[in-house]
Amino acid sequence: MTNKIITEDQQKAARYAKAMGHPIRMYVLELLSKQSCCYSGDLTEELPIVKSTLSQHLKELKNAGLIQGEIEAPRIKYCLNRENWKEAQVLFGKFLKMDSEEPFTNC
Amino acid sequence: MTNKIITEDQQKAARYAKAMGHPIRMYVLELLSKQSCCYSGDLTEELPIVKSTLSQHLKELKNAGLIQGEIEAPRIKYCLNRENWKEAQVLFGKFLKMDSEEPFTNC
DNA sequence: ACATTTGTTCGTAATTTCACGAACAACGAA
DNA sequence: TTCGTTGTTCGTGAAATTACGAACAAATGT
Repeated sequence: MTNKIITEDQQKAARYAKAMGHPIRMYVLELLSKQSCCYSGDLTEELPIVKSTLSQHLKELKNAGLIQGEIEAPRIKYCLNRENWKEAQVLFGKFLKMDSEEPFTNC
Repeated sequence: MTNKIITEDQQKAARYAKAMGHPIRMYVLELLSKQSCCYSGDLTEELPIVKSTLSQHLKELKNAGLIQGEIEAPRIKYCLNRENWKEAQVLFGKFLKMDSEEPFTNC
């Protein structure tokens, strides 16, 4: 099955995109991209969802590899997974910003 | 309700991300980002899905505003929606590539 | 030891996504 | 007009997503 039409990079990019595909998760990611870390308790206060729902969203971001949690008892400190974050940058940058500034006649 | 915690831009970005959150759709987008246009018939041949399923995916990309179809009877020619594509570039670029090259100690 | 704080897990329900085949609509060609 | 091509829509079912509250687990503080 080397005959893959859809590349590994596309699978990865889709996976990252899916994780970003919810306003709550986008909010958390953007916050972490400019704040270096946060605690879920603070997020629960400002976001219109209960803590269990937030926990699910954070878990998805974790599973996608975009963030990581670190125990800082009794709380948990979340921050970006810089390694994968960079990979996401590369993957998205690779196809997102092609021929950006051209006066392209739509086909 | 000016008290929005989650911004419009975050909603938009999440919407675009969600549309990109499937390998098939990522494949189509990447193809269009380097090929300027394509026909769904060709896609059906190379992709492991039936035409009705592909039609659904293309519809999602259309609804998200990322692509547009143009009748070129008897086929339909698809290409990127350059305007929204650029918006997606800006939105993603805005939070995706912050402090990229720093020797960041993860918190 | 006990209560409090913090966050995850579980159970549940409504909604959405994904995929398929069948039926349909639009159009060009014979 | 009839046929073949192209793509959408409809109906269906399986699986995933989203959200909530209740229950639970871990660690700190009293």
